[in-house]
Amino acid sequence: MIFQEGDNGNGIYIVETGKIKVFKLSLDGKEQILHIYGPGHTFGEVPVFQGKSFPASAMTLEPSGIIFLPRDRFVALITTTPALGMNMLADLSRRLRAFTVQIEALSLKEVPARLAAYFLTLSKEQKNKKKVRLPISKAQLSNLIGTTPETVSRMLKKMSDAGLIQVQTRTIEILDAEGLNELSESGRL
Amino acid sequence: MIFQEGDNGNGIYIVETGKIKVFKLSLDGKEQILHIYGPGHTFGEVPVFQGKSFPASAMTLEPSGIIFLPRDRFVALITTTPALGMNMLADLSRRLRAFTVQIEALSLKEVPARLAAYFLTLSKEQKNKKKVRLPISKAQLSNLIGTTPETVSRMLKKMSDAGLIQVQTRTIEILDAEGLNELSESGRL
DNA sequence: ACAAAACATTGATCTGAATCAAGGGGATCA
DNA sequence: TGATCCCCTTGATTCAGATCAATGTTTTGT
Repeated sequence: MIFQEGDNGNGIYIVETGKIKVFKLSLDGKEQILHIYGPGHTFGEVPVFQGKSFPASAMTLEPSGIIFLPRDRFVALITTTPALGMNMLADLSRRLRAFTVQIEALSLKEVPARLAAYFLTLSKEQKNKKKVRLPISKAQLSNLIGTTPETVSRMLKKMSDAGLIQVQTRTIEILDAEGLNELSESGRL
Repeated sequence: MIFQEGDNGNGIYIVETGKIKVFKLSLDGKEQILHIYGPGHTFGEVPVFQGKSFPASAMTLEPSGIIFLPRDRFVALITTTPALGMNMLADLSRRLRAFTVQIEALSLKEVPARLAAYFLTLSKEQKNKKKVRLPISKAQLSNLIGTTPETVSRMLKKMSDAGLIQVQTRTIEILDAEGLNELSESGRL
């Protein structure tokens, strides 16, 4: 566990190796993942810029190397290097954009559409566009898209039956990218 | 309509008078409101910092005065006035924080909890803490908290029956702030 | 003050997904 | 290489909230 929602933030974190999740927990233990970060990503900036506590918790998903940069050194860097400030504005804007997509998914789309969108995103990020390796377990995936492992399991089966994908443990073969895209935009199964 | 999702952004907007909503639409016409802005707020920055299209649409909720500040003049201001850049970082951070709350609400809380949280937020913002005036219609409220007008109507009745509030058209009288707070955190009705 | 339009309520029904409850497979350790 | 643990799947059931359909109530403009 790197930090918890409500803790005070006194610097930013940089992922060197591994993978971390930023998430919220409900009182009854349900989890919603907000971001997953890998090497090169920074996180934990919000309290530095907006002087309050962390809005969410952060935890490693696997053994990871994380660099901590204290607030004053980070602020000094930003104020002396204007380009860094602009990069930071761009990075926060990117996250705002990502959040609008996530809110849209949770509010306006059903689980099969969210799953399809996730596979298409992975496909864009990875080299092999047709065979996508899941970077996280299906349980974590369900927490990311706002559902349960049971539902993920059932929907994967339906997507298989519909000829859209083929599931091999942790690898998803994309059989019908066009169909997946349609499903991600509005579709039913 | 001020701009639409997908349009190219070439400057930022400042609300002078009135009220605007930033929102997403689904293909079948359902709406999810992301922000509501009033006098003094700025919006539409994301494409300026991150060189792409608007992630959502913006529209007035009532007759409003909006100032448009073109990208190059805004960027010039930011680069010559370091404090302005820091303010912008703080503002984007505030929005990120607000989005985490919204995602948490949509994913981990039920409609009565979201309604209760909304009334408590209003109560904190307004002078009269016990009698809160809804700044938007109940239809817009349902789009803000991710539900339908019918469900809002039913839940308001349940909250009335439970003695938490009293509804007078557009005014909500808070009868039991403690109970509302409990409901907003986890509760059932 | 009135008509028209926009907004809000209420009831009946439907449905997507959560939950509860067992089993079945794969990964990881000694 | 086997045993333990964790993860995943499958089935039966429940439930919150959406949808459909009608009626009622405020607000707005003339």
